[in-house]
Amino acid sequence: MVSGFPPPLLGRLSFLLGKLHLLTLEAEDEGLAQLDVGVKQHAALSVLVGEGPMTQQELGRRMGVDRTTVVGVVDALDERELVERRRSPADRRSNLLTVTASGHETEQRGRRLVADAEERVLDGLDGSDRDRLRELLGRALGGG
Amino acid sequence: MVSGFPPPLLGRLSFLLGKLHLLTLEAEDEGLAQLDVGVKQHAALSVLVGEGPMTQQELGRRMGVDRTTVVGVVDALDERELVERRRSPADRRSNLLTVTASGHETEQRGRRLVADAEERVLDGLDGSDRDRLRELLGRALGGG
DNA sequence: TATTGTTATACTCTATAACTATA
DNA sequence: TATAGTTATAGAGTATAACAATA
Repeated sequence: MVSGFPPPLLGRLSFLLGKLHLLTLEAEDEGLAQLDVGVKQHAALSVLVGEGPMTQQELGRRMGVDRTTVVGVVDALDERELVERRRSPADRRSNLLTVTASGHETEQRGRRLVADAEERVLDGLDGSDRDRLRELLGRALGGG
Repeated sequence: MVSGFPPPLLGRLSFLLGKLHLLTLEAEDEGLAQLDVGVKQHAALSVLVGEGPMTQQELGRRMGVDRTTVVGVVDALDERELVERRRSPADRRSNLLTVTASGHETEQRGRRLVADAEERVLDGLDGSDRDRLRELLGRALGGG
């Protein structure tokens, strides 16, 4: 598939990133569809699995989104019984989000599906170039 | 600048691309602010300068957006007298978009501002790594 | 008073449907 | 009938403001 976009756009970093971002999101969503979770939901699940129980506020901070946005994400995960909202005993204003057994399973399967989807998106690059792209993106973001 | 995002997110391609995309858009918009044009407007201007006069439909096709979206972009450029809508003599349904002298000037200045903004975003990478990142992104889009 | 989760609301971006004037 | 540009509208996504419970 030839991109077909004119040089003035292909030389623009925001355009390259935007297009590839869109393609990647679509591929990941398509892959996760069989688990009935979206990219955002699975990302939240992964953070909770990787970092342990935390409040909605804290989840939002780590994902870089507002706490009002977190409500909808957790609603979706809660409905599917992938996470539970437990009232924190220490501070009863906050919910301690905990991943259920089914949630752990979904997170693990999803991780594989996401990885497969990303490989399809990066079809035009060989293995070492894929690694290099990830490494460069991470370094550009500052964390490495 | 330490990213502060947890590993489960930093390993996700869509997350890396999404965050860097947002940072890049903001930087480009900030740079272009002194010319009073947005990224989308300047991108359209660049396509018109690079490819010559074309209809709004054609501009939309090349930019990968709907013709209804093009209306607003051209409105903004038209108001600032950077492009003109000329009724095509061959087919009077369509507008032949032509860049004004002021439009050419704005495009050229903007190109520099965009380049500077992108360098700031890619501050964490040296020159050859920046080139490599662009090359990999372009190849991922072109081949995949 | 300040904070957590929530809801209502608004804003941005983009697309679909429908209208007009041409073809 | 079909197409280019336009307008009205709707949808996704996210944020700000306000409220109840709790600190």
